[in-house]
Amino acid sequence: MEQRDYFEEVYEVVRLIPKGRVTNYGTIARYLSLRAGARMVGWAMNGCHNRPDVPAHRVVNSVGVLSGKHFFGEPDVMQRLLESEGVQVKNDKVVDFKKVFWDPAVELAL
DNA sequence: GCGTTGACCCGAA
DNA sequence: CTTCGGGCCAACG
Repeated sequence: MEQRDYFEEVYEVVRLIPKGRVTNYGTIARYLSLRAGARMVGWAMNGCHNRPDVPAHRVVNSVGVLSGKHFFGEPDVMQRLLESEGVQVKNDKVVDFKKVFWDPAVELAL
């Protein structure tokens, strides 16, 4: 009806992101086999405000940069949320991104 | 219906 | 290291 299937799937995966963990758009796109690429994930996140629980602050780009921090209203909201969950953020980037990186293809596979 | 933009990713120069 | 180009899809004017 209103939302596309992959939109929901993206929200689903983002919702499943555990606290203190982050993922990136490309990983979600590939996990869902989205040919659209990571861009569609970004657009899906664009409607995240229309969703009940979509921790978009746990979704960052390939380098762990809070690319969408500006869309949270205030640029420091996203960082604060991540730090509140135990994710260290420095210079709008996730510290130990590789450590806090959450891969659905691996975590959900088990 | 076309052109531009968008919270992206990757490869090449 | 930086810069450029291609790709893929959706929404807006």
